[in-house]
Amino acid sequence: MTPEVFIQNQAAAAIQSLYGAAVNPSDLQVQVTRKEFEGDYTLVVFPLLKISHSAPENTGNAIGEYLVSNVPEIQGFNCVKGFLNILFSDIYWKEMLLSMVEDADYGQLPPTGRNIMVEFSSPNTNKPLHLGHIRNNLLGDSVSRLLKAGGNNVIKATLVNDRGVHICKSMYAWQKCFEGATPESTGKKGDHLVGDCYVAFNDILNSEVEQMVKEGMDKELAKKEAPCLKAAHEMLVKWENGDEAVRDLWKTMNSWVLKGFEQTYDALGISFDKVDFESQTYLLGKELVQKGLQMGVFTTDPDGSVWCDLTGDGLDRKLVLRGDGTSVYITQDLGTAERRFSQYKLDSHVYVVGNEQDYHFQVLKLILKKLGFDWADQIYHLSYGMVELPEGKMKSREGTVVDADDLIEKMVEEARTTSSESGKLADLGAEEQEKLFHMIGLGALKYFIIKVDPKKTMLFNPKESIDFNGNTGPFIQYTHARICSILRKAAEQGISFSSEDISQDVDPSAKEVRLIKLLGLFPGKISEAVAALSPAIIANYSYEIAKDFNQYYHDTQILKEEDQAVLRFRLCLISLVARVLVKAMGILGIELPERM
RNA sequence: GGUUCCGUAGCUCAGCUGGAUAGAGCAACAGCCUUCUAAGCUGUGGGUCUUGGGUUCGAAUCCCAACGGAAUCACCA
Repeated sequence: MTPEVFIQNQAAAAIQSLYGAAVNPSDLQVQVTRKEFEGDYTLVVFPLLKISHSAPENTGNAIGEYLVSNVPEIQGFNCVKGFLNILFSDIYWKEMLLSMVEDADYGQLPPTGRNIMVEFSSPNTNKPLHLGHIRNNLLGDSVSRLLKAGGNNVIKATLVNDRGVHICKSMYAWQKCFEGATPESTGKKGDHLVGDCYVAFNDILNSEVEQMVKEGMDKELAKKEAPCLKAAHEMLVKWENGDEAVRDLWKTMNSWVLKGFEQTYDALGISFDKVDFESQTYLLGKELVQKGLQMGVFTTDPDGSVWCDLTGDGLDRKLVLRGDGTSVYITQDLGTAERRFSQYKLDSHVYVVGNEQDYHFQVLKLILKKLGFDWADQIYHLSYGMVELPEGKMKSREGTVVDADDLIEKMVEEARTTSSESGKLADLGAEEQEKLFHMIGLGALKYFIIKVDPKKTMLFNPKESIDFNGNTGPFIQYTHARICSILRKAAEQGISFSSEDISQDVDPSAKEVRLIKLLGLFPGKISEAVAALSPAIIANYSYEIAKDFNQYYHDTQILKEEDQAVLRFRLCLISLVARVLVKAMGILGIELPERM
């Protein structure tokens, strides 16, 4: 039972006894007492004035006195205006700490039995990953870990968009300008090579358009009529008809890109349980169209195209099948959703997709609902904002796109420099050092991205590299390394400790009580974060703990304590801090080093 | 124009199921390495929580409106 609930119950009993009124314990407002007041938790008494018919202070004092004399765990109280600050006894805090220390899985919520699929990343195979994808990948990965910590069975899925005009454009440009070039021959990562092709295609397009305009054609028309565009479309048709040469090139180039992506995912520490390829799923959903027609949910236009009328729901008409019988984006999304829910017996499905598709998901859910699928309500679009640069959006045309691989390398390099300056790792082997630099560089990057509320547009300034000081990943990593160092030193001195040391005759100091209180909030933070699908909550909470610990560390000479019982109590406490940090950062996919 | 989202310190962000004097970090300034790690700690300055109404004991938080910014409203994905 959390302290809040404990107080709610006891206070409800007090009110019953004092005023003869029955109140629902969960209606009582209990919060952590603000730092500047004395007390652990605070009961807000304003709402109770109707019951007590007396002044706020009188009501608070009456309840406080009742609690102190009837509840052994409650040691004292004070009432400021309408705020009843309640003080728990040291025994209560020690028992709470003990229960946390003895729970080997502390921070893991009990199983819910729910199957949840999280789809994220879902890249196009015509260019390398950039900063926007990083936000998607990190959010998706940490939401998956978060849901797992929340007790759910999680399936991480991605749908690789390996088919369409975009890849044909890269293929066309490769034939025109890069014929014969391979990742091996150029020494380039496959996704970057194909990305170069895509850029080259746009160059070809621009010069063709320029030429056509010069010859007197309207610019807009030229943009549609350019020969290279037609060639790319021709390739797409050939692809759909199974033309062998086109299919072979397509396979080859996709394999280059996928291999490149694999490296980036590895660097980010991301993996998937299920990888779908659009080339294999793009025909799904057509039976659903038939079903919808039978149900009268869809209607056919004279040209044969099929539509879903959503005007009654305040939206527009939505096309679900073209006049020529081919499907559109939403058709296959309907189909894949249906297949996934039945195949994996999903209770819920989270899609991590940018907020530019808010409308799409609104429509998707609505159509599924109309088709009679109750699970449509269990689809969550985790919509995230764009990552912008100081001068605005990233534009490939202006070369302002922040490449994922470059950024990762830059972060690792930054960690290398900072670390070398401090010289603390000089005794480690080169390989071990590199591992640490990677851990720290990525810790900084991941924390930087994840600590921001997903739905907000966030800003990244490439000129000021991501910080390693303050509210950052490395700060938390550093805190952990410090704790490990203390525990190492203690072990060297032959000091051992166990959970029994908590029940010793040691009273925690005020700072220790604050730490215990903070650690005790962890499970609640996880539930909150699961409900909001926001790992940012865990990130900011972790920072609070790390900061609190650093302050505690600063004015407590932990190992200098003479009294062995006190010393071991402290070690118990800080090892729990380390465990909670590891678990919390594990939810974000950030590793914590033992030294740095 | 319709719909959705955002607006908090010079900058980047927390806080938002209503509660006490709105918090961190960065940047600026002043201190602290004879100590278990200074990637740290302590202090100073910095705010009309975009604006205006409403709800009530009480609003950054909830409701309405205005202003500013973003996204979207394709036989693209």
